[in-house]
Amino acid sequence: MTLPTPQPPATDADTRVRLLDAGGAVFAEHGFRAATVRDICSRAGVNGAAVHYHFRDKAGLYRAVIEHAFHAALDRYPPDLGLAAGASAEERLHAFVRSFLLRLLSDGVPAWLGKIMAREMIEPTDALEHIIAHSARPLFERLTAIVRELAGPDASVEHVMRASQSVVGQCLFYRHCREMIRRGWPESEPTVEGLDELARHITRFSLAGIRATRVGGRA
Amino acid sequence: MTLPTPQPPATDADTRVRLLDAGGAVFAEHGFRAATVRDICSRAGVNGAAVHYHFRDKAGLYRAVIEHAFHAALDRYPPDLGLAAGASAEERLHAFVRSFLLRLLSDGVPAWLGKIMAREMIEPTDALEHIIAHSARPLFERLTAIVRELAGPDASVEHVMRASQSVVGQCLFYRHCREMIRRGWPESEPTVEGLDELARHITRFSLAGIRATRVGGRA
DNA sequence: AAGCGCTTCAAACGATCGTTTGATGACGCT
DNA sequence: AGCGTCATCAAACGATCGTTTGAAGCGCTT
Repeated sequence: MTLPTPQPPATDADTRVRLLDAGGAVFAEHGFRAATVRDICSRAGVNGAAVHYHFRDKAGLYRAVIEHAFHAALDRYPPDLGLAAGASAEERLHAFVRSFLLRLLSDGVPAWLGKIMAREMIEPTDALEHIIAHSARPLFERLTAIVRELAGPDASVEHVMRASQSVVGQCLFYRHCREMIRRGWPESEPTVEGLDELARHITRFSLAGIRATRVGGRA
Repeated sequence: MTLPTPQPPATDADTRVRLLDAGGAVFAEHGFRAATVRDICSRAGVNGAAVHYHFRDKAGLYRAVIEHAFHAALDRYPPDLGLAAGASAEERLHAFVRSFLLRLLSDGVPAWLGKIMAREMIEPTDALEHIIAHSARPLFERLTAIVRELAGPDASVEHVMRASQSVVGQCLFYRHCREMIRRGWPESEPTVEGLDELARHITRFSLAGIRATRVGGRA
């Protein structure tokens, strides 16, 4: 599967967390099905039977990895994104977009969740229900509240819904199509330094779109 | 893998096209790796060795399926979407969005391409290079030409690029997140009847966003 | 009818994967 | 010291998959 990993030094770190770390990397890279227990255990430097012992089976490890990555992402980029108390709706939209992009595109542990969620959306497992209830739905409702305030009291729930989905779609594009952008349009792949510029674009683009739906607009 | 398909009647249809049809459905449903040759051949009602005989191996069948679906999609929704000759940029944007959504969300043969491309973007195979060169790049350049006209001569290439990506992202959202929408927000899953309304929303939203970037706007 | 490609077939091979087994220490308690 | 529990280990089991094999069926030309 993966190249012969030089067997990380068998430190005295707990086998459980070693499996969670290695599992997150391998599941994010290959997906649930293509990932092999042997590869994960090899990277973790533990015996193949450890998965059965600690997590019952491969699916149990997968669920635990998602829980692990989920909490790690929330610890790193908490829902209250260091936003001022009385921030305007525009500022809150920008903070939402920026933190969303950070969770989606940054390296490290949270990137596991972004990759795994992208896979879950195309090839769902039982874990998707949990992801929706504990991650996607609260986040999306936070966004719809902002959009509703920007769209004004006359906006229908359908318009608020579609506008919010437009915001999410613009952000997810850079995660879901990352490999295609890298191959076909490498000059426009967002870097860590260019992430703020990208967040500003999406915020500005979306603000205009949201306000256009407020009065009905043409087209 | 899949339920015991009642072995389609062994008509005298060519084994090749039977394999292409069954392969398209199975690859789109399970992905390249998870799809099994036995499943495909069972659905096609042909012998397991037919894949080796007609397409050399599983990867050869996969490439042929993509070619097949690609041509089928272009036949059904050709690049010139029945648009009037002197159509305005706004009308051309609407036609682009609508035909894009049709290719992404409609049932039938073209749906294979949408699902397979969604998988390719997350877990690329060698076929992705071909998809980019023959499908994604020409389509995207058609879009950037429209956006450039709408954004005006003062818009930078970066603005045109990002705005075009915003349009594509809004459309792809409903393909990539279809399973999540179906589970978490079933009331907003676009139907065939609601597709025109969705296309109008994305067009109106994007027109405002494109024009907002024309003068710089605030963030 | 005989011979010859082209295509299809059942059956098996070799490899890989998830999982299980039974033994082996490591450590704490009586 | 003796015992039991927890954790780990190498090795193998059973299942599945992609691929291969060699023969048989079919249509066509001569």
